[in-house]
Amino acid sequence: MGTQMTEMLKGTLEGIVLSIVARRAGYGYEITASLREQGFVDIAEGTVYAVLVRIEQRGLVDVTRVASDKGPPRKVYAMNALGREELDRFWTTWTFLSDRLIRLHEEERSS
Amino acid sequence: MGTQMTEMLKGTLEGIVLSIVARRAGYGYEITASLREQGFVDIAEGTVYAVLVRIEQRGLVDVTRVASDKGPPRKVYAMNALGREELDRFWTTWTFLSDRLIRLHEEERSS
DNA sequence: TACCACTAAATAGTATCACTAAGTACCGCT
DNA sequence: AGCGGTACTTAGTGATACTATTTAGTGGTA
Repeated sequence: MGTQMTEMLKGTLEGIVLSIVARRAGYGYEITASLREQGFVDIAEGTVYAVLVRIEQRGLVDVTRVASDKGPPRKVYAMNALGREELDRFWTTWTFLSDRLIRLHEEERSS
Repeated sequence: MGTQMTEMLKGTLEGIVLSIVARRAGYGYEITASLREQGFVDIAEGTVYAVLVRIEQRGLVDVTRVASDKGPPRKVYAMNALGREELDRFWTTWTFLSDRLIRLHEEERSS
């Protein structure tokens, strides 16, 4: 993947995944597919699983093993209260950064 | 600084600095002050200088040493053609990511 | 049976980046 | 001489996404 997007995803990918899980509980393979549908075609599976392991270890999501008729058992991730707080903080941080970037972009164009 | 902002700045701080330099050539200490004025009060000096070293080594900026009557000589960074291209790519990448995050945020609120 | 495709998750090793913390250097003022 | 402000540098750390591979389960097919 392009280095630029790789670096930019640091710090945002976790929020993106949390946001997806917040809308609806899901498992890794499904979340990866969801990301691809949203345009993140180059995000590797392994990357998503690493994020999921991390948010699970931090207690931001609740995990349930569910049997599948199409393959190995799925680990379904559901948002909990702690994850909700983290996601709210994520949006606050992102909005702060985004506002400043928008301003910079506008100032750059008008100079 | 908060871990969240630290991680989110990865990949964007370089673009922010490039954007500042694009508007007007400047030196490290000045750019750091500019960042603080724009609300990035917690970005350490060392961090900014590291970015400047990097973009210089990548040939994205032209550097001139200018004597100062208030301290050591300044290294003034000015954007060049390569830096302009990189900055354009940065905005493209950021807009892509930002669009998707905005969509996620909206969908999250309306669900 | 043997092979392949798809589903599903995990892991070891690497590169990049921002941060902390400290240091060096130059100037004017008291 | 000492101090605060200006200005830049550097070594070491932690967090993150990436590459590449491995392991498992199911169903279809040559």
